[in-house]
Amino acid sequence: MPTTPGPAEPIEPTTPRGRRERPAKPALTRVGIVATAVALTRSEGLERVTMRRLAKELDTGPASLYVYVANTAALHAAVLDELLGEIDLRPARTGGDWRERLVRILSSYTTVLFRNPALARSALVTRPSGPHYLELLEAVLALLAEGGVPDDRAAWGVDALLQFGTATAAEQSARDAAPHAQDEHDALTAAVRNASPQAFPRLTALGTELFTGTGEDRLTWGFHVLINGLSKTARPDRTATT
Amino acid sequence: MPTTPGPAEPIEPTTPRGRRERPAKPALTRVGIVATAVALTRSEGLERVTMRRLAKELDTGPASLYVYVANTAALHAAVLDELLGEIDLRPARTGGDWRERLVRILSSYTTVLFRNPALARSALVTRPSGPHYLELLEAVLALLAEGGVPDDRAAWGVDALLQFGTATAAEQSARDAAPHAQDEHDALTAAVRNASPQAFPRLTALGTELFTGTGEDRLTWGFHVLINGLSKTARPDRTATT
DNA sequence: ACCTGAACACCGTTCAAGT
DNA sequence: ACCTGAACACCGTTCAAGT
Repeated sequence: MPTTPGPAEPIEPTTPRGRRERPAKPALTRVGIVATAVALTRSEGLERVTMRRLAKELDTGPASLYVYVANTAALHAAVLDELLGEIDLRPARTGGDWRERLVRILSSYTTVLFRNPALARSALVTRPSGPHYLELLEAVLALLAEGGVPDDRAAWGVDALLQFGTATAAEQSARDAAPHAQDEHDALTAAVRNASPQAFPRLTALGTELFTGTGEDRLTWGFHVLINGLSKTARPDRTATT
Repeated sequence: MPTTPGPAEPIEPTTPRGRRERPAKPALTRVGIVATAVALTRSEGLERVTMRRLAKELDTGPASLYVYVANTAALHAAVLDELLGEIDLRPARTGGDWRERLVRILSSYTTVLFRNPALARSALVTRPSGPHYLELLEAVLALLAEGGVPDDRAAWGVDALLQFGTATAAEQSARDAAPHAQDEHDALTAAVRNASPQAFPRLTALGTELFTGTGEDRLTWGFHVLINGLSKTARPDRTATT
């Protein structure tokens, strides 16, 4: 028993030099704050990454964080870009069908968002602009160019593709997070089942067909729909074309 | 002066029959609660439609609302379906190009969400299942059928189309609501402008082209991309086809 | 049986006052 | 100059206790 800790600091071991070993309270920096926020996101989800909770984690008051982070949205955006580093961008540089490789990258993006329920919702509202997001944009644009998609369509298309992934993740992940989400789904299926065939002929004809398929199949199919549509759909005249 | 109100009820006029005239505190019902929530949404936006704020509006405590509404998400879903009644579904029944008519309906849907910033975000997380949503589904499905889109693709496609509208509204509306949203956009444009052409050749080549176009043009174009893609993209084999 | 006051456990953000 | 305690103005949800 090297030290006899007093009641005030029960689990605070010291090095031989007497300095604190456990990084319980390092100097506050933006980098450190974001790193702690990322760790907290991984362990408890972005919902728990509030200014107050994060301040507690950093052993300070919430006001102190505002010296380094403008607000909660900015904090979440920083966490998002950090996690975007997990995307597998290798398909951008391998050989093979460009569509398949593009879908693989987009799926990787969506998977990252899937792992963090609230992250996708945050991504939809606050567009990221960090280095990892730029790399993602570049990779998608490179594959669209490889596929011969005209520049002006690619410029708008990259947004549509990423938005589809983000929205799907936001939607699906809500289903996991919220306890009533299953009920809501059942509410819609029930509503469709009980709908009158006279008033809703198409809806009742399709019935459960509307709800078939795994999230992954629907996601992949949606990406292909967008990619194929992109190749077929010119941008409106109104906007000047390069 | 028919009555001399005591200090407890200063502005409570009475009818000749002595009943309260101002509907300040009608009996609580689910319908009444939702109607008040809709009014509050129109006047102050969905952000302000909290259980506590709504209770105040209804002159009661928040706990009382839980007798009629399961939780805040359910309340917002009820408000959403009510507002979905504003969608102009007439193009479903007129003549003309089915694609244009479909886009018109989808745009009308998106416009409703645009008017209520937080509503779109709520729609993304909590799928509505009320009568107005069913009517929207039916209208979209009818037009897809008219266009010869196979049933199995229409079943998945209706979701993709509505999701695109919802996500676009959620994104755009956030730009209006949040004070820092413009900064974020600038942050991304600045990041693109400052990106190295060696590391980001495609991104820097496109540059500002990425951010051109009005929200409306991009929305309409996106709908057309999806519709065209729908006609070209078969569903995966794995899933049984009707 | 029906309703709700009061409490529990949180939030984001600001700013005056400290070091 | 830099940091932060304390306050302001809110949240959702529950449940014991009232009528």
